[in-house]
Amino acid sequence: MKRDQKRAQLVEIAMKLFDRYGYHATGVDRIIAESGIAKTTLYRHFPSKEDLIVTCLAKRDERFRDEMRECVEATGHDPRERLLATFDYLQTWFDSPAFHGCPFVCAAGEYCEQNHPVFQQAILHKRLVIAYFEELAHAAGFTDAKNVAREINLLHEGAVAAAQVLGHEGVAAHAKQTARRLLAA
Amino acid sequence: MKRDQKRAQLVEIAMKLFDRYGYHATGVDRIIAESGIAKTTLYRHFPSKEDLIVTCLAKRDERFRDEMRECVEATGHDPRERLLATFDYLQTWFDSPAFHGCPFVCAAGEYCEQNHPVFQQAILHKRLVIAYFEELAHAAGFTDAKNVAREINLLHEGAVAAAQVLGHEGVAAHAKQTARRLLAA
DNA sequence: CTATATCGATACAGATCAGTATCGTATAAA
DNA sequence: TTTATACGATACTGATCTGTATCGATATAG
Repeated sequence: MKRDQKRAQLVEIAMKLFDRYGYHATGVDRIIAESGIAKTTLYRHFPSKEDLIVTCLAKRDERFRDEMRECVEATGHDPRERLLATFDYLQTWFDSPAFHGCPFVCAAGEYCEQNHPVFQQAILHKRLVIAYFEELAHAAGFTDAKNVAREINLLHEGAVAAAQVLGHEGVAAHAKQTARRLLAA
Repeated sequence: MKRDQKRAQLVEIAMKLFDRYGYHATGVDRIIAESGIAKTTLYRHFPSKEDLIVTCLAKRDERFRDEMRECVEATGHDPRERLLATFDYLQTWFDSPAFHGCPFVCAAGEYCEQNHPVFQQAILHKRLVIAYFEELAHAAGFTDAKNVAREINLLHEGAVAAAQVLGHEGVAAHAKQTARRLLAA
């Protein structure tokens, strides 16, 4: 296994564990135990656990937005339906067994100092997602695309929190329907 | 200081620290240091840290819903405005310096096993809040009060998450305006 | 005054935490 | 074959974690 593969595997295992058990509750020892990679190797790739967390979040952000884009692209060309298709991606996310709430909101909850790199990574992710919503809203002909994007984001975040605590049964579909009515109003 | 006062103070200090630093990151040693109460005394009142957390969340839930009720009662008698007034309470919460996201969502993120007492406490809180929304929606004459309550909840949760990560500037007001448009549609 | 209960202070146990130091090994390019 | 690089295994450090054990002080009720 190449060096880059080991690094990638560390990130992959760490992401899974951080999602499942949280950031403070997941020790470095557990990450190396489940990945079968020596602790020394981990610290050759990442100077600290904090650095590993930030790397994991950056990877999550990249993957999240890529997959959401794919879901939107697969929807078709109706610009309003494309905006609403973001909720379909939410549903597939909720239905996956690995779903335990938004990793970025959880991370922001555990590292809630404004200047903390982990918190900053959460901010960055949310901004990028909203920017994508705005892009879709603009394409759908909304003159107040910024405002529409913020509303869609409200429903997204609400759906994630509701699915996390109360269960994912039809939450995304309900949020999508709510968004549809909102866009029509 | 009486026994009950000490217990109450422990809960108060612990709530503040859990909110600010998270649940795993807040050690028992810190709680006793900031409260000036001996560790033995803490463990005479609470059999474990987990038990203290659950007690804190129960107290938070009680206070949260009481204060939200007060805010609604102070609004007047227009039933629809009373439903929308729940967003005004959100804004006062966001503006308080102690706001660091929803304590229940954060707790659910750190203890995300379904059967864990902490997670169960989060579920209970969310159900009670939604039940209150439904009560207000019913009073406002909505025949689909259950559905309206879920929609209001989506916007509430979304506003909390957005305020936590991206800042509280006008988030609640925006959510309120969105809710108003939604109810009119 | 005496009995009971609660308290604070301290030390401790045993586990786990993040991170480092050491050393022998495997691989691959030169 | 030599050299450089990354690796695993292990042991370790010093701090911190939850929780307990011990003991003397204090306060209150009968």
